[in-house]
Amino acid sequence: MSIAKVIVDVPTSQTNHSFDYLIPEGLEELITPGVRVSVPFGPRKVMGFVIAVTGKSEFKKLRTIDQVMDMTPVLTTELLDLGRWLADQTVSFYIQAYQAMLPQVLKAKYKKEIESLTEGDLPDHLEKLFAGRAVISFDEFMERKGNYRELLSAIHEGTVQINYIVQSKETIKKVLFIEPDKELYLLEEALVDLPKNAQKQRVILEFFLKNPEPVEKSKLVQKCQTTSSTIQALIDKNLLRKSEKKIYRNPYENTTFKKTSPLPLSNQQQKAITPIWEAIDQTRNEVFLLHGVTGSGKTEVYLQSIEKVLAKGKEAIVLVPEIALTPQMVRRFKGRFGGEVAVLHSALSPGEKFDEWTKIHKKEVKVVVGARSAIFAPFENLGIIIIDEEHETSYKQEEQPRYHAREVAKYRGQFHQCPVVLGSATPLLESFARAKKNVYQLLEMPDRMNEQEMPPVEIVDMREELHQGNRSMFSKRLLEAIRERIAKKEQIVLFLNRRGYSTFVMCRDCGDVMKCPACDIALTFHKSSHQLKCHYCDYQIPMVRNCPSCESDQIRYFGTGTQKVEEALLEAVPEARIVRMDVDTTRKKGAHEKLLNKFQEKQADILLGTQMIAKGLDFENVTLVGVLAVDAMLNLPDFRSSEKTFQLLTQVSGRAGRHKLPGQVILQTYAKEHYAVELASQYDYDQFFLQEMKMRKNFHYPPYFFLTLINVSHPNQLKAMEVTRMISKLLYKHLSDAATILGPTPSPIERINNRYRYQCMVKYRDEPNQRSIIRKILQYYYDEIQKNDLTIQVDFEPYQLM
DNA sequence: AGCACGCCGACT
DNA sequence: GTCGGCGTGCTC
Repeated sequence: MSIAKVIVDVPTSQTNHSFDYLIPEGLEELITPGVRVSVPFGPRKVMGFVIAVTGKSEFKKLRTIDQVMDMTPVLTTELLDLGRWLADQTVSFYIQAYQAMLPQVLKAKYKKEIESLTEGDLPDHLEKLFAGRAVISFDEFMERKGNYRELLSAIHEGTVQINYIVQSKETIKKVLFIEPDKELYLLEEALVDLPKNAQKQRVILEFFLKNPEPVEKSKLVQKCQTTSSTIQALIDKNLLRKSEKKIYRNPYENTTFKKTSPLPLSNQQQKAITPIWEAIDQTRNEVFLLHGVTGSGKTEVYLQSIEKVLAKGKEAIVLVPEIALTPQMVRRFKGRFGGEVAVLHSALSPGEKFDEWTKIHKKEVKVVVGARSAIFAPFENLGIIIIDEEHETSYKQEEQPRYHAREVAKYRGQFHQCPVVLGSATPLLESFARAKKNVYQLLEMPDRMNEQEMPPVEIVDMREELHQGNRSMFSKRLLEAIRERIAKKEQIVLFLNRRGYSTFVMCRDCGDVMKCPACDIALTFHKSSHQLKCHYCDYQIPMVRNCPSCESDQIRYFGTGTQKVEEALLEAVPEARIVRMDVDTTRKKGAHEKLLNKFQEKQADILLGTQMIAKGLDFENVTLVGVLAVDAMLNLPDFRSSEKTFQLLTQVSGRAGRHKLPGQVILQTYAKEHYAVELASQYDYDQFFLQEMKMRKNFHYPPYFFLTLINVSHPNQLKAMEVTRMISKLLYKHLSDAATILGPTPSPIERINNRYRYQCMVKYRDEPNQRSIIRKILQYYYDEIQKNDLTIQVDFEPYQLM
């Protein structure tokens, strides 16, 4: 008898191990590692992943697998191992790791139904609920307030039973097709016999005589200028018939991609690509750090490396930050590799994601371009993994399992013995330090293509501006430059980092700032709805007229949301045509693309936006880039704030003058002499690296030390603090003397949704026991996590210190 | 997670 | 003496 080891979909520490089940006879072939099954678990059924099949078990009375959910494994053996490693690394449950590697729709859906086993022998009220039916859903029972007690006794008596159903959420899109139901000559005969007034039916039949193939109903309606009822009439005459066809949703259906061919490589590209090609040829695992300035042609290096991989019959994964996964980017890959490419990103609907994933699973594509989770693409013959903009924070998942795509990439690179290429103009400090120590191989591309200079950066001191009586958010210099460009019919990108600079409401008399009563952060003013909203919870109130604490009517909103900047800008430069891009204007599907197209087609002079316009965009007519408030980011409570500022400024600057026209960058700041600002304006990464490394060394930050952040939250402030203190104590006791434990301290955002948040941090160099200690601590608090509304989040090598 | 088992206080 | 509260523990 063969036995399957199954990880069940019950994310608790008590069930975080495999359970043994008998494989039903005849299903031995189907039930292999990596398939999903439905298994009886206690009184119900749950979904589970088969992780192994063996011959014997320590357990005596095994139950039997209920159903197989997949015809072929959804996880390869490599991914099963990877999942185990991932769960261990991130102190997550195995089931969480496996779920994270698959598209949403493969998660199980659970249903409960009640089945009547007798005829008319049920207690009255149950009989009423059933109303003659044999089966009702449990939801209906609950909705109509069924008597639970009576139900239980009926179950005991055996007159009803509860069925547990495990389903996959996946759906296959079906499209209605119409096709001839008779031989063509019969159709022709029918055509002759049609009454004279059946003009439309005639048109349709003639259409099918010309093209007898099945055709989508919607297309048919369009082509023949007809309606459903006409088609139905022909179906009723048995001349046509309906058929359903399963199709892939193709998110890029209405886009055509111009075929591109490899460009000749520049000297520096050639120099950078050679070691990558060698590693591909020798099937050798190595991590490359491709440090190339904006516009140095990194993408072409990626493309031609992939070409080499495809030529060897292998597959490629390309990770691109979520935010940069623009149509422009997709076009470059689809243009070169056509139908070989699958694209995975969050803007796709769950169904579309599933279809793209299926193409990979069925080996219909060889290249996947996608955001973080695309690193789990179920390829079995990987030839290269590329992570573009390696320093981007979106590669770290901010929920369980809190993994970093780079670490997963390294794991898979080792498994497949293939190169991993990390590309960036501003590598993460940790990565560059590793490259300097030869852990990674450093590939430098210091020059832009076509010998173009980086645009000159001008720093404007806003304090000076204030002293001269300019209280607006635009310096004289910036306005001047904007007007100049508009006159020359050139385009401008204005960048605003919203974080910390959103429109908050303050009383001018008493200085009181309107805050969320639950989260302790400033409320944001939304002009369109005239509401004050909290960004962390759902709290919102109408805009106030008077200050709640001093009654003054001098209460106003401050700060610069993009909306406000747009208004001010129109006031200063009335002739400007502005495209505003922020969360509000890009919420609708496709809005993002539409706005960019508008700008691309020069229907606007200024592109004004937040974070999202900083990356990957490439407009030839842009000659001026302005950054309105550099400081917002410098002052975040985060040891990486300088690094983030440097990265951001470098990236933004790269948007100007990428083509024939010379570009210019203007940075407005209150912290002119900060090294991150100064060195970013000089494009001096190496110098910045040295300076920042000194700081990191002094304050014991990465890459000199590793960090672990533990975040505790509880509705009771004292409790949250107490638990954090206890955890700090336990860590102090069990970790080595070389580790430092900071805290407990309140988290930078002290309260979210009426829960108090405390944190502690471990700084260490080498603590091999750390993960098992933390796992034990979590287990110790398991009960309270379950019942007492306590949460403990553990984040190894955190990006987000909030 | 869900559910059964089991040990204590409030009731016919 | 019984019903039902929820604290405890198990699911192959």
